[in-house]
Amino acid sequence: MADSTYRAPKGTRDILWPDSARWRTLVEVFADVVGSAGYLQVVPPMFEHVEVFRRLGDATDVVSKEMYEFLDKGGRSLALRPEQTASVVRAFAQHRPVVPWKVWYAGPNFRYERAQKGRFRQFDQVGVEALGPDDPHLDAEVIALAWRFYERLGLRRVSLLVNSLGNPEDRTRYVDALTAHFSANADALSAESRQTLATNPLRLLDSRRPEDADLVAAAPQMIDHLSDDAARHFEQVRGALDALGIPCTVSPRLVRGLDYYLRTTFEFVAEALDAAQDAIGGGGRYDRLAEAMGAPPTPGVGFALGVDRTLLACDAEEVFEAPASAVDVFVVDTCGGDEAVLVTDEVRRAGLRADRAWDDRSMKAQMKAADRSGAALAVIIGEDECSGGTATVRDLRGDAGQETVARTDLIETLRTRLP
RNA sequence: GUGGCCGUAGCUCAGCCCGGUUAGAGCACCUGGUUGUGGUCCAGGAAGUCGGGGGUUCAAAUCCCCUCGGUCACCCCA
Repeated sequence: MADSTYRAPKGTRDILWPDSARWRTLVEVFADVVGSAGYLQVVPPMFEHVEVFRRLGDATDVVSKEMYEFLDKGGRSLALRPEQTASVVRAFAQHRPVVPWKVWYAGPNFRYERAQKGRFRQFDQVGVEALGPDDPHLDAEVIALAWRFYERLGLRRVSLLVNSLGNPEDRTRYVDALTAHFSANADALSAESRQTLATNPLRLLDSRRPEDADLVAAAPQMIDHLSDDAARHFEQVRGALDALGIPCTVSPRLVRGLDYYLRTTFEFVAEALDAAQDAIGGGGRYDRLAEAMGAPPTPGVGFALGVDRTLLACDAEEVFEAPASAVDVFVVDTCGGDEAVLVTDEVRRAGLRADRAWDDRSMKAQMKAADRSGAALAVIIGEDECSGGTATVRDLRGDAGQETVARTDLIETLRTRLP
């Protein structure tokens, strides 16, 4: 075991092949799904002025306890992004693109917390943000994109929870009602939850502590505190989802971890995972965030999906498997390797993936390497082929045997024999 | 931030409780098994600061303390 200096820092890790291949494919699938809806990629910086993230709310742990903050050499107070919505909205406020502005992103975020399964200090998310329209159909589009993405991966056991936190006034009234409810029964709450009550009463609805369960179950419901306007919006969102055939469960106690959400909120839960990491994605409306960052008042809605947890869910459902091989063809050359240089280049230029053996090893060793590479075919160049201007193509996966062909016919032979 | 469990070859682990000759196994890796051919089999080989530091002891992988790391749960969140 190496010195801990030369290990990836706590809460981080290296993604090696084949996981890295699967990782990249996931992002490609995501880009394809949201690209089909006209979403454009945005690549924000990985750090921002710390105030950008403070806009997310000081009462959230993500901001108050988990941010990687630092001063740069110019004395600027910066923070690694704990999520990307804030950066995207900041970019919106900075560039003032015409609305609707529909964008997607993929990349790492950073939160200083204890690592565990499905939770890392550097973790990747893919997501979309749509700014401009207040239209409930946009909420439904955004939700549907995530849903279609999961479908494309092959996930079957994802459920969608939705809720509405109402307009700002509704939300305030609800928080008051919640505070009254819990304060009246504060003795029954766990000590930690009493603390939460003082700082962020909404969060109590998320408590997993058994001693809080009864009180949480008896708590007033947001759904009863919605204004007509917010209720109508929520109804239309659900109506559109229903029309799209996307099943959702209204979850009156669904509150999201970031304070900027208003009105529609939603979460995707992987039924195949344990509760500690089953929230594989979530999002909602944040209609006040843009103006908080200096833009004209602009509604917005979006989601972020955790790449790691989504892949955990894929593992649990045994879908979206990693590729079996990195190459199609493996070149074996026992007459010095000069031919291998040319043949691999030719095969690669023909659009096939090719690797070869090194260090002029024995045929046995090279064939072993060919087998291990996962390639479907080996191209063998020995003494006979060298002098005869031929190459032998051998099937490594089935029982199709081998044949020796003219070098000029090699590519065509490979193409014919590859699956 | 709190708590449980764990840390011996690249990987999975045995050995630790009852300190004592050159620290083992399987998988993976390398070389062979004569006349160019992998996937099975056989033989051999290479590979370990026993996470790190300190302590107890004639002697520590083994006992004690600290520390770092991993893992799981809580918290929180993706």
